[in-house]
Amino acid sequence: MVTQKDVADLAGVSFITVSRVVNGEANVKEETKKKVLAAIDKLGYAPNFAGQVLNSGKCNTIAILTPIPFIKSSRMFYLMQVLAGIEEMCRKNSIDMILGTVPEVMENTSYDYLRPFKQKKVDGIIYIGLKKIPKEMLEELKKRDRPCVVIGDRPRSSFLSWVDTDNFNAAYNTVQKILEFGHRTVAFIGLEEGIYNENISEREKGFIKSLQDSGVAYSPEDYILRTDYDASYLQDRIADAVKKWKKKPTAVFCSMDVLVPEVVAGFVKAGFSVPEDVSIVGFDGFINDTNYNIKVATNIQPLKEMGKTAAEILFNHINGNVSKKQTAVFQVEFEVNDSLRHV
Amino acid sequence: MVTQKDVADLAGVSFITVSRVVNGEANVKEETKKKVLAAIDKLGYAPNFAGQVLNSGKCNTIAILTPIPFIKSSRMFYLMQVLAGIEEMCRKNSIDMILGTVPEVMENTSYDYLRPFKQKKVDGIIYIGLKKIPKEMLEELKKRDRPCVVIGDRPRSSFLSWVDTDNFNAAYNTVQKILEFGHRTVAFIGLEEGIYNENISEREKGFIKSLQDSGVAYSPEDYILRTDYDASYLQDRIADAVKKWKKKPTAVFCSMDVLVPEVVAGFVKAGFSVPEDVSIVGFDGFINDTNYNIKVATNIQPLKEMGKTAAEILFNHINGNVSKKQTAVFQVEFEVNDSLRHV
DNA sequence: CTGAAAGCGCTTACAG
DNA sequence: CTGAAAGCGCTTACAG
Repeated sequence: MVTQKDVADLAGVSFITVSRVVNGEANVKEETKKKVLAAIDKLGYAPNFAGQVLNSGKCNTIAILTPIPFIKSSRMFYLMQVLAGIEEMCRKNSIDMILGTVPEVMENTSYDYLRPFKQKKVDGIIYIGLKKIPKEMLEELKKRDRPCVVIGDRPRSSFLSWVDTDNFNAAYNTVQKILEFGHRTVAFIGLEEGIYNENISEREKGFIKSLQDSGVAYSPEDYILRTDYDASYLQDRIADAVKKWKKKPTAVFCSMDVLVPEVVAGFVKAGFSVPEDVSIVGFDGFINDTNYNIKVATNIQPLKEMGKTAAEILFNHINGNVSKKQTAVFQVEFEVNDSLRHV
Repeated sequence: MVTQKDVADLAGVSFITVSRVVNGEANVKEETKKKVLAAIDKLGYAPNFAGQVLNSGKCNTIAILTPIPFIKSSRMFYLMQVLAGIEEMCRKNSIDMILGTVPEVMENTSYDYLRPFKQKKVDGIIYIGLKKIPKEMLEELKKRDRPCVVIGDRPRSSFLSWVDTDNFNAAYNTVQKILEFGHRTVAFIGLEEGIYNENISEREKGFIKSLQDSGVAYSPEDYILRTDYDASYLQDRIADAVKKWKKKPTAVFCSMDVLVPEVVAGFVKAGFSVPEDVSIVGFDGFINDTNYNIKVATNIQPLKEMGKTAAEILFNHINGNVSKKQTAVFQVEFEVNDSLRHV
């Protein structure tokens, strides 16, 4: 490979001068500079990454770590949009992104998702907070004292910065909107208690508070249905609920867009027309990017912006501009669509 | 940061011995080894990446380069599945993946998508062949003599290995299948001539040959409609065609699944029922992963397998096991679904 | 304005 | 079985 020495030989200077030219230092005679640049051009020299890293201690690489395989389509949109934001900032700063996934079940292979971090192959980490950050990762971060920013969760650790949406208020406002459309009986599709997801529980809290504040009667045990990420048994739950309900809901607030198709299927199976008999409101903003047969009223998170901000915060940490924990809360945009009807 | 020297001091040996233990060399006394391992464990030592790279010249990182932004949902499934396969191989070999995109329009920023490659920050590249490989990239590859494997295209350059599906035969067999279902007038939705995509043109050739071999009359100018990736004006094209057709097609073969919703919408608008009046067959295998309202007969590419094989080939090149161009052709699986009816 | 020296963390021969 | 020396490609003081 072509090194500074090769360039130096061709240009008839020392390799130190080459280094100066490469790094744009001022104290180089114009003529020398020209010779060096010509040699660089001729040989196609580019400074070797490893040499620079060893000196600076910075590798200009960050890791994007997700706790869910890329391929899970229900989460792909989320990941991709966040990634697009991160990438934009990385481009501007000539930073590269290493992509990693935390294994879902602990594999007994030699695979170590923290290896790049331990090896100092990355300057910092952006963790996609679709699941709680693993303990062993937390320990590594603490031990090696390198920065990490979490997107979509709000970890309490003092050394973790985060970026998140205002889920409580988004849900609160969504319910207000639903009420404006005349609905008085609203169901909520949430997550099983056992599943950790601060976002969804905030949305649930916002849902409840909003109904309370508006003096709308509700009984959580009846109108909050729970499921898992795959909505496995959700249709059955809906069938059961429909039998029990004395007052049938005229609107359903789904805590995640990915649940919408199953929710609609469940209600249709139970004899409802959607959205004629029951309005559907989602959360996330992905459903309308798929080929779903109805445009769904939903809450659109500024995921790309969140990715950008997360990257900015991380870069600040890496460059030592900011050492203490940073947080950013983003507002969500409600989008009325065909699935929300007046009652 | 903790270095070999720190470990050596604690264990009371030289840093060379530490290196030996870390690299699992045989000639270390068992007792010494224990002391060193204890020190490594206590200090949480992990070998610094940059030091190793400078020695070995290998950075155990590959770049995945795509000519389309991640976020383009029409291509997300493709990218993600390929990526999943690559990732699996990377895990096994402790290789990291840097993700990059070729800018769609030449930006006048300082962004250089080949920088990691020039800096020798990656040992090789996997290029997602959704567009033709850019000339400047080809030149860099040649100049720096480091390996590249293309997925989904078949570049002729002698230094580019590739992995692709057998598009011609897949299309050929698909048409045979359609004919088995009794159809005798079949339309094809292809790409505009100006758009480079060897795959799609192979599919078109397979379509034509299959009809010819079966002695089914066809007139390409009538039954091959063309569009761009976004299917922008496809509905208009269909409307025009419907007016001209003397014999209306009873089946439509879409060269890409992403076109299916627009094709169906176009035919429905023209008064057809789908699939009652016209069967629809796609290609790729993504459409059924979305919430589309009909299960579409389609051709499923083994994208994950292709990703794995591409990675394997690349690793072979990197490790010097194989120096000459390698290619692999994958067969496609036809999946009959609701959208293909007997006539 | 330019170059010789030292060092970043590691590995690879070479001695002993 | 273990260590001193040299070197991977670069940058950062230090001399001149």
